[in-house]
Amino acid sequence: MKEQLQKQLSAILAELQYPSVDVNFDKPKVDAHGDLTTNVAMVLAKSVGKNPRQVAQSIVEKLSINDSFLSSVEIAGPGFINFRFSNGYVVESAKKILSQYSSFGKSNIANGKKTNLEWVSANPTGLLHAGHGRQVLLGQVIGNLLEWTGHTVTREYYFNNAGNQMRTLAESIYSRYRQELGDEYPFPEEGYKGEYIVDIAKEIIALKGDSLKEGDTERSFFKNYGEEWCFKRIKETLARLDVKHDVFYNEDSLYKSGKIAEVIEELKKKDLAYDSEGAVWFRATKFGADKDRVIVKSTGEPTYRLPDIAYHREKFRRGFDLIVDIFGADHIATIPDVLNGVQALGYETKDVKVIIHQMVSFVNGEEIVKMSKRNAKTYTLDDLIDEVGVDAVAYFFVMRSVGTHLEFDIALAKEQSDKNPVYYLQYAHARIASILRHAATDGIAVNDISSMLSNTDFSLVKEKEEIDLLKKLLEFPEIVESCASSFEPHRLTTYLREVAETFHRFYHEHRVINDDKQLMQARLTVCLMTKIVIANGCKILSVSCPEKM
RNA sequence: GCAUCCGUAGCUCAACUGGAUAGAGCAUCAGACUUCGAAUCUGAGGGUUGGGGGUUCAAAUCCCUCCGGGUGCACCA
Repeated sequence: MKEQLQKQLSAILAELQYPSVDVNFDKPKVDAHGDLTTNVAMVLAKSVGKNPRQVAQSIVEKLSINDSFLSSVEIAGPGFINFRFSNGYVVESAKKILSQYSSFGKSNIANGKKTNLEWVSANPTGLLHAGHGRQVLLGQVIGNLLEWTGHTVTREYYFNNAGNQMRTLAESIYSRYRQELGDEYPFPEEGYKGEYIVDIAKEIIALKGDSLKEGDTERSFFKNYGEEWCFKRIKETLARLDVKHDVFYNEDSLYKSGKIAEVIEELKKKDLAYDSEGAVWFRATKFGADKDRVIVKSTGEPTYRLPDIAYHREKFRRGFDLIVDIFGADHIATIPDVLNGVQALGYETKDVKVIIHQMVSFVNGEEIVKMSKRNAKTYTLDDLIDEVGVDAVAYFFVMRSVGTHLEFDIALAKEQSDKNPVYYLQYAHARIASILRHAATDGIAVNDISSMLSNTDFSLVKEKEEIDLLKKLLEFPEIVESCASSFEPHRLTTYLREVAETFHRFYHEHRVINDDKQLMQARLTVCLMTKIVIANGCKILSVSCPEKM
């Protein structure tokens, strides 16, 4: 539809000997402005030397309107050309919602593009805290969106079980181990103070008694036990949210395979790295940074930048066409280093999409919830799930744009009322399910799509609220595409709310269950279409949509 | 100080990336169930889009500049 209009308008521009410009369509905000609008007349006005409305007039005069598609074309405001679809066209288009059913909204615009999505990537030194939820769910939904638009997605978790953090973990556990055995033993300065460290120590005592007091000077038992313990918990938490990574990529493998050394060598060869003060430096200033960065410390240990660079190069080497990273705003400093490194090694940074999300704060109604790290009791993601449920967690964490701070209201999330946007959406779904159950007792085969398609008199779908609803439902594929291409899942939650709202309005104005069987069937198809869109949207969001509540 | 994100209704946030009268939800007030789920719907009030300049047919959106907030700024990750 859009394409046809676009073609026709471009042809008209040529015929009128106007300069050729891109013809863009927007969806007007206000219903009075129709279903599609274009601003070509205003774009052209200056170069043509006429006022925009005159330009619009000359275009519209040449336009041949097919009234099975369009019911009106109008010039409005400063020079917009507004198009309105005919009801018949809307209803006809909506049939595909039924026929495509659970794949309505899917597309293949990415054409199987090999995409690597890396997120969470928390080192196994502790549990996921509530704030991690934003990243966990953003990645989950973005991954789903990418798949719905035809990307082949590898979901990846990058971790490091070597370095400093793990040593600290081991020392922390060992210290608690000694303390639990009744010894006076100092706790490391920067140790992990969480309660879970004590739990781990107790488990080790139950398993090994005091036999590890001496001997394990490398603390390797403590390190390995702690790592496994933490990783198990992290994966369990992720599983509760239906998050599954395809690849767990160990930073250590980059060392073992010599990839780290290789990067240093190559950078030095290109004179993008040099030795100084006993360390190896990366010439970040060549790429616009304020100063050069250390990539290998004078102790011989690399800083985090080096493996990060090597890791990203490996992603390219593994054949990914698109590399998506999700980071919290607290890691923002690492991003330029990695991108510069990638560029230094000869890869295109445009193929790396870094999504940075802002931080989360938690409130419980009026009260601010503190999650201080110094405190032994951290509020974990598991705690949050226990408190508000999986669906609310999934929905709330993606409902705001990634660029703004997210205020997570725990009291609201667990409230089972109309204030809670998750319930509003799920209620619409459950309400439809209930109507369909009703219809089934009236002998209408709502589960038989082909019979619904062939036995329904679609010309009976003509009320304003029905047409509005169908138009809204038909936006779904575009919404999915735009959410995917902009990496902005929050638009989907906004959209689904509008769908629910538009449905409730229709429901309120028009009875579905009806003595007029033909009319009833027509309206049932509208309900069914709505249910499909809500269900598909919820699927992407990892939110369940119950048949009953 | 530098980098970066942000500032929109009383509160939490949208605004399709430059379009028309800046929109939702909550809160407040006034209405709607004998009937398919009232966990719903209808209506009302509420704004100098932090301030000031600029760019153009058109700015919440782009540029400059102040003000205010978040997050980073290690030979930690």
